[in-house]
Amino acid sequence: MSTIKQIAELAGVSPTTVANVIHGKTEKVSEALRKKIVKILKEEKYAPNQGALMLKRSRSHIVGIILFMEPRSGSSSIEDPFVSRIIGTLETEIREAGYFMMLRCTSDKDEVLHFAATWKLAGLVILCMPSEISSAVAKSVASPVVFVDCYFEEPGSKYYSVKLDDEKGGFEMTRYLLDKGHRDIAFLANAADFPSVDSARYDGYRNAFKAAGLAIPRDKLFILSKNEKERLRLYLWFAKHPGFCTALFFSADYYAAEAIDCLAQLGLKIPDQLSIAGFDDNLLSRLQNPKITTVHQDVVQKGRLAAKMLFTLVKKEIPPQQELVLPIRIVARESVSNRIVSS
Amino acid sequence: MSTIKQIAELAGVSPTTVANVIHGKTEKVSEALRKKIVKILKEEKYAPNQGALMLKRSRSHIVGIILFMEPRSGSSSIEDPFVSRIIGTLETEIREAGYFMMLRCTSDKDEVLHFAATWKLAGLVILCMPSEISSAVAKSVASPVVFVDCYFEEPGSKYYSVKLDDEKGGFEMTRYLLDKGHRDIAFLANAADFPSVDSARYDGYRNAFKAAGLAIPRDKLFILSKNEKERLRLYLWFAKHPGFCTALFFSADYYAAEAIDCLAQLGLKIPDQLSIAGFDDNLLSRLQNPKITTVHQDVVQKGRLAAKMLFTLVKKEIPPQQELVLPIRIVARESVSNRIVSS
DNA sequence: CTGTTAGCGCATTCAA
DNA sequence: TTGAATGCGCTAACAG
Repeated sequence: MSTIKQIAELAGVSPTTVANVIHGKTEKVSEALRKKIVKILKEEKYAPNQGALMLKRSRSHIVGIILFMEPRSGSSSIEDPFVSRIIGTLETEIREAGYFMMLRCTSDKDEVLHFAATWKLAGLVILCMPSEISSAVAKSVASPVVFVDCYFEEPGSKYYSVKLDDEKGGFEMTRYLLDKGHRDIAFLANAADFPSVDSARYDGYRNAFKAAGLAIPRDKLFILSKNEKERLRLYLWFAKHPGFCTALFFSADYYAAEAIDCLAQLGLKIPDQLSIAGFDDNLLSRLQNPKITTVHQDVVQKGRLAAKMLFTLVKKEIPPQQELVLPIRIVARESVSNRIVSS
Repeated sequence: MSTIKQIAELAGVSPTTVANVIHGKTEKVSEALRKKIVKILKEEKYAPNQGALMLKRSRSHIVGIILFMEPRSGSSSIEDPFVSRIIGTLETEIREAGYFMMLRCTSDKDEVLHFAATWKLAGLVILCMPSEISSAVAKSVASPVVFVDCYFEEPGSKYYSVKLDDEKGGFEMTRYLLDKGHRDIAFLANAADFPSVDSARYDGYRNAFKAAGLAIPRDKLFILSKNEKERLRLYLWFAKHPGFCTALFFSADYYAAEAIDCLAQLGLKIPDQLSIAGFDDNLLSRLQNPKITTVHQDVVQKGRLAAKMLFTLVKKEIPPQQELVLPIRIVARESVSNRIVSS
């Protein structure tokens, strides 16, 4: 409500003096005056006009968070517990650093650029963007950017990013399933054709077969539809073709939970008749019954490191690493069992 | 990057002309010139400086979302699927209305006021705030505010709000449990001493007993700790005192799911040995096994109506209603069974 | 149809 | 130790 000018008037001094007090330039203001002004500032609940600050500094105190939204689907991924968890963590970090957080769901590169430009963003965190878009954004945005769980088209180009050892996650889980005797293992993901979290996990899946001296499956990759009904139809298909696979490896707990739910309704016994593995280790995998055997990742850590990296860049410093790759570990729960070898 | 001034220079016209084109004042600019300027605008990817706009209009295009955070807990409630769902809905509505969304978790009234003032917020949506804080905020904030799931201390004062028929939800579920033969029903919530979502549901709980001609239970209200371990201890206590209650009615699916998980681990059969009911009807209640019998609410609708109400206020119009109370309905699933009467 | 100008609130430089 | 002046980008009233 009140401006520096008004505060100055109340205190009977010039705006500059008030500004000096606000910015802690104690050597420029007498102690008595300083106290008086501080008191008025509090009474008036002075809050700087961020618009004026933006104008003055050509930079805002806003960190933008971009959440990928499937084009035309209209619904964002924020309901996935993994996503909401990382957003919660980022909010905390951003707030504690004295910044503000703007959240925006989009799948349009130009919208991201416009967003960053119009708000003169201090920084940008981009979550789970497909490579085509993230590469393009990285090149043309003026603010520092940290990518989380993004992959890029050009293998050489390195952007500041925090991700997971997705390949290893895919590898270890597949090895775990192989160790349990499974040989016909389906891999189910959103997309695996271009560089992405899912394609890396799928690479791991194939490498595990190779490392075990087994032929790499050619007909076991399934792309999950964005449409829930179509996904349910796919799960149903597995139920009807019990010989095709003995284990399903989902690239996200969200879908693993959905599948368990659907298949259990059909009377299928999990894991006895079909083993199911997930990826992420969130709320769902712990609460689902049977509890989901999954690949664990530390989401809070991921969010914290991304924020730390971003604020290093905001300070115009160079982060020690361009790319942080967080470890994974297998969490064996109940949804995977030994393959019953019928002989 | 580029400003109106720079665009004007490129086009060889004055800034006003460019501004007129931007604002669609076609009657003030010749068609040929308009096209030329529009082309340059696109090429340069002109994005207005929102700081300058804020300064000029004394108002931003930002809608602030306040999420209540337990003091000292540090963790927000964003991980509750109910909360992330409504945030996702609000994001969509705000974006489609041409606004931007800032998210902030806090439990401090002054922080909310400072936040609204410093950003000259176009509007504010306040989620699930305790009455003491929401009443205070409502009085002193300059921007239009819509409260979602908030209750107020003064019974007379009405603010713009969207909520649920919480009392009825508590009533209907309790009646449902009574119909199933349960008499010893615990009510478990975050807080029920001051006006809140939980206290209203608790009122419904008590009214159902009264309506059934039964004595209102005096020792069956349990306040859930913010600390997970303490909550688990409470669930354990119920397992150890099977005679005390035959049904637990939780004020949120989140906790109901947590309890089912915990109690199932102890070998308790749900619902055979203990019936459990929830409130919200989200992801968890559908995926949990057994599926949770719960009170359904339409979260997407809630978010949409809150946004609609807010933008009505932003346009300085008067919403048709000050308080929207959305209906509930019981969703009977699997976690509640008939009480086995031992005779 | 087109251009000039003042002022929104703030930080900062320079002058007193 | 304090104050006056400037300019950041934009809008809108006004002048041409």
